[in-house]
Amino acid sequence: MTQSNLYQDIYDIVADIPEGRVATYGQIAWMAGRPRAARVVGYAMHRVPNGLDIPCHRVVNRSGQMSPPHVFGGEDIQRAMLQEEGVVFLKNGYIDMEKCQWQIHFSKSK
DNA sequence: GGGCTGACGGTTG
DNA sequence: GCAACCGCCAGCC
Repeated sequence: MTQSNLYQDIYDIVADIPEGRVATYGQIAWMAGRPRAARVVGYAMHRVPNGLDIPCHRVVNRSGQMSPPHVFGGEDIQRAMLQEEGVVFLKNGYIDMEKCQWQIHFSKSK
């Protein structure tokens, strides 16, 4: 592919995130073949072309925190959408990564 | 072609 | 346990 298959892969991975689950930038970057390119994943989300079904609200950072309000137009937007999908939030306002992080079949993780 | 930025992550203090 | 800094990778100016 002449285009950056990197982005295409990121979009495909994010679009494959099941409802009620969230994934981290580092995890997506890792799956995309760039374990150190977590920043690129965030950039890809910001550069996502309109028309694609990219649940970018399901993508959060390693701490379980959601993106700044200016991204979706409201600090409660992403949080509300995730709650509507069944994502569990902690009292601190962060996502319960232990329960809602997108778990994949790792070849040799413990 | 070079430098800055950014929706991050990990380590150090 | 929390805050700050450095490091990485790709896109944009």
